[in-house]
Amino acid sequence: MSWDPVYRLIKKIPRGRVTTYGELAKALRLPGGARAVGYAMAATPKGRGIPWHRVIGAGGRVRVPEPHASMQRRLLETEGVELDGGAIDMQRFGWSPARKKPRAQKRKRARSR
DNA sequence: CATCTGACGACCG
DNA sequence: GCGGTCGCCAGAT
Repeated sequence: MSWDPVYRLIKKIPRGRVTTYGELAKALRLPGGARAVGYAMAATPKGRGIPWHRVIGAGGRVRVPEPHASMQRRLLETEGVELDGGAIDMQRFGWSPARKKPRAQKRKRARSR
């Protein structure tokens, strides 16, 4: 898979900070494709120096199966991230992924669900 | 080529 | 606040 850009972005996450699948997806030009990012995470080879535990779900909530959830929370706490009752304060620990191709224009789409 | 599934996200009741 | 549904993208069958 060509998830290199995803992994690379994740590696850039500063210690003590976290980001969400949605943010990553947006940064990778995959709006709504947060699932794809999640899929990439699932396929993320551990032991490659990829801080996968710094990637969380929207709202600062951990969207991970139990096995990894515990470890992830522990790792985050170790890095100084406060998991306030399981939810992380994105306003303080949320990290904005820098895009590789900054696009000044911000397209706004109307959703008529 | 048709369908299902999944470490997601937003909306609705 | 919780659970269910729909929409999104990519990979597997």
